[in-house]
Amino acid sequence: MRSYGQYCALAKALDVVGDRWSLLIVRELLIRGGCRYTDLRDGLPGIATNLLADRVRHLEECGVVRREEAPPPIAASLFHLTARGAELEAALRALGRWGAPLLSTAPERDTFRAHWLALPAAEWLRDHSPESPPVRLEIRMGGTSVIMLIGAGNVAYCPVVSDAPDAVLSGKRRVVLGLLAGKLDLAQARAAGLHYQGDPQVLRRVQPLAVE
Amino acid sequence: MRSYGQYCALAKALDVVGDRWSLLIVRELLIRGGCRYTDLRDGLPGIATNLLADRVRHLEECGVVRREEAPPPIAASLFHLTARGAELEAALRALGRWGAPLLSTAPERDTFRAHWLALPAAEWLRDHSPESPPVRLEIRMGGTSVIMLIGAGNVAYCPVVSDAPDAVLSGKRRVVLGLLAGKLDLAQARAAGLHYQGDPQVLRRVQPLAVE
DNA sequence: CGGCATCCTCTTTGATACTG
DNA sequence: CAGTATCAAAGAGGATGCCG
Repeated sequence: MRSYGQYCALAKALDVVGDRWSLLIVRELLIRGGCRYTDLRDGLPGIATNLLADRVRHLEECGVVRREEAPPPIAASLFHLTARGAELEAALRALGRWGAPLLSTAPERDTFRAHWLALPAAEWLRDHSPESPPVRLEIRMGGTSVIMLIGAGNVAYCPVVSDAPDAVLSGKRRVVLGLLAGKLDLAQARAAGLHYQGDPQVLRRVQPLAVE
Repeated sequence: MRSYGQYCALAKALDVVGDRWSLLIVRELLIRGGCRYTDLRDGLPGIATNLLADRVRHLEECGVVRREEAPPPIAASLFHLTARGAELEAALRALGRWGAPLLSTAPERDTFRAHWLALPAAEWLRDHSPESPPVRLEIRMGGTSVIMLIGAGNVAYCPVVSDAPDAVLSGKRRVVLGLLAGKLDLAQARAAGLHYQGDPQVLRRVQPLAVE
């Protein structure tokens, strides 16, 4: 993108991350950490592969993204955020909070990846038993899933591991989101088609107070 | 811009304000309040007039901007942020904070409008004498100026009024910014070409502690 | 003058195909 | 796997025209 050429902090930020797709690339790296090129592409449905290459290169030049060349065993290089890139988290969260109400009118055909829930879920959920041993909650929607690690007072994205999580939540977008955001309690969500298997304590441990 | 089509709060926010120029339009309205079309154009050097019309219309449709039709005496309609639009302030500030370090390497030919300083200045400066009567500080750089109103513990943008401010600060971008951001104290800034006229108390009242 | 709409050119995007 | 190459379509930027 051509620079705005304005001596203004916001315009300078947009010169770096204001291109189409750029902030979504940062979202992917912020949530998932190191990503291969194909991981990024899978997390950004709709992006053209040449654009992804262009954007990543630009973000690299601007000091937002760092490329880690393949350690010999693996045949893939990994992309990470730099420290400077990770500082975009506050701006990303603020924009996400602003955009969250728009999800209620989103068309059904929107693509979806469960790991996109990691940032909002970490805001909506609380670990109400910080002293208890950590547990893992899997959330499944629209064919994908994400595992959140709950422990030590935090709720965080958990890269996929092989053994079973302590509880699994699944259902339609609206219902899962309603439950996570505290607009529905478990009974209401179940009535609307939500499935919950596993340790009932897990949900109670993180559930926000039902509002309204 | 075409929608990302992603069921993600960040992507939905970008569907609304992710177009080129959109967030800068929000910046203008956030700082200056009601603006005529030509005020907007003047605050957005480089924008094509058809693009400005397109963007404003889109923001209106999305509930971010409200158009106030001309009250009979005046021959101009005014654009405002809606309440929902004003909620973008947190995201705007976060992006601006992230972009501020980039100003130190900005090319000299960047365009400039002093009112763009209003948001960062309100973050950098503090009213250390909230009980004193309010005073006005004018900041002049690059041919434009902005007046900040200091009082009641706040530092805020002040629409231009006719009578003289209590103090006037002027000089080159770097120096004024260095002083406002607390990287230079008054003596250092003066040595670097800063001019300060008027009540010396005004600057002392708001100046951040010199850092580093 | 304020608030656009039109026309034109140039750049960017999106979709697909192809390569080391 | 990690891109590059190609190309049609959409969007941006600049100039200018129009209308109350």
